[in-house]
Amino acid sequence: MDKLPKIIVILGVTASGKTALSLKLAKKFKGEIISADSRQIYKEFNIGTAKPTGHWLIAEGERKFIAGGLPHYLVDTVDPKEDFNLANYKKLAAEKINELGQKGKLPFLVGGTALYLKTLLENWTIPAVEPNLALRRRLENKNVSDLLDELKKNDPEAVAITGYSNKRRIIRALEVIYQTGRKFSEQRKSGRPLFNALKIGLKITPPELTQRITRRTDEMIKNGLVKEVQELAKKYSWDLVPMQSIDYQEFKDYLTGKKSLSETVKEINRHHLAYAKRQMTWFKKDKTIHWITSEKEAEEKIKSFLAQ
RNA sequence: GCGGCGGUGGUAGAGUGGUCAAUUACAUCAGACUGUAAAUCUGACGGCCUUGCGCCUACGCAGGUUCGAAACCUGCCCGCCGCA
Repeated sequence: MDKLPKIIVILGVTASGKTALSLKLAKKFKGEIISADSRQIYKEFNIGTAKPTGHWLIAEGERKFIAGGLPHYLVDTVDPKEDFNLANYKKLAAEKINELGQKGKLPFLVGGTALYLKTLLENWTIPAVEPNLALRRRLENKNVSDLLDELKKNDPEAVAITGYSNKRRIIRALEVIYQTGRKFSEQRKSGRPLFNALKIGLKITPPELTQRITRRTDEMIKNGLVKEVQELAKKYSWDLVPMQSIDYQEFKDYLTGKKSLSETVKEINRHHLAYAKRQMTWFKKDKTIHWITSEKEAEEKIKSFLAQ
C-alpha cells in the first residue's frame, strides 16, 4: 500500500550467509543493519552466536556497534542476565527502523529468528502480559495434564494453539488468561503492516548447508569458542537463556569431562542442522519471500523494489 | 589352537519361546507454536496395499527343535577379550 516505509529483509537459515550478503547490499543501497537474531543481541556471546565482528564507536553522537564498516542495531546490546523477549524486540526494532527511515537510510532487517521477523513484519499484537516468574514457577510444578485441564476450562480453543504437551506454552496461555481475564485464543491479533518489506531469502541446498555449518563450527573453535564458553560458564548458569543457545549448551558435558571435543562438535553440527529445519518450517509458509542464490539476484530485486 | 563374550532395523542399544515389524535414544522426514523461540512441543519412521487387530520380507549364514523362535539346539562365518 501507499506510503509505508520501505525496508529490506534478508533472511535465511543458520549459516546461510546472511551477514556477508547483507553487508554488501547495505553498502550498495545506503543502508544500515538491524538484526533479527535472538542470540546475537546478547553481550558477551560473540563467537558462538556468529556475531559479526565489530566494536562500539561513537558515531553521529551515538554509541553504535560497527561491523564491516556499518552500524548494526540490536546486536551486542542486552545484558545476558536480562530477560529479553519478543515484545521487547518488536518495540526496539520498530523504533530503530523508523529512526533510520527518518535519517534517509534504508533499513536492512537481517536475521534468522523467524518469530521475531514475523511479529515485526505482520505487526502482531502481543498480549500485554509481562512474564510473571512467580506464577510460572508455581505452574511449572504441576503436571501437564492438570495444566491442560485448567486451560480447557478457561479457554478450550487455546489447546489447539498450545498443543497438549507443550508445558511452556500452556503456562504462558494461562498466564495471559489470569492476568487479562480474557481468553488467550482471542488475543492473537495482528494490525496493519508497519512497513513495506521486500523479503529476500538465501536459498541453500542441504549438502551446502551441512558443509557450511561444519566449516563454521571448525572456524569458531579455531577462533576460541571453547575459551569463550568456559568463561561464560564461570559467570552464568546453564539455565540462562543465551547459555541454552547452540554452540554453548553442548559444552556443558565437555567442560565436566563427560564428552570429548570432537563429540561436542558433532553434536553442535547436528543441532544446527535441526535448527535450520525448524527455521524452514516458518519460512516455507511465507509465500512472499523471494528466494535468491546470488548477490546479483538480490541486487536486482532491491532495485526494482525501490523503483516502485 | 583352546576358553569366554558378542553379532538386532540408518547408528547406538533393549529384548532370551507366543500379545515383536521388534522398548528407547540419536539421526531422518513432516509439522505446531503471539512475551524463554538457537527455546518448547507433536506426528511419521521395513515394504506393499483393498489401511486391515491385512499381506510380505526381516534380528550374521545354514539347518534343527517347537503348534509357535530375534529368543532354544547344531554347524559355519565374522568381531572383541583371555590363555596359548
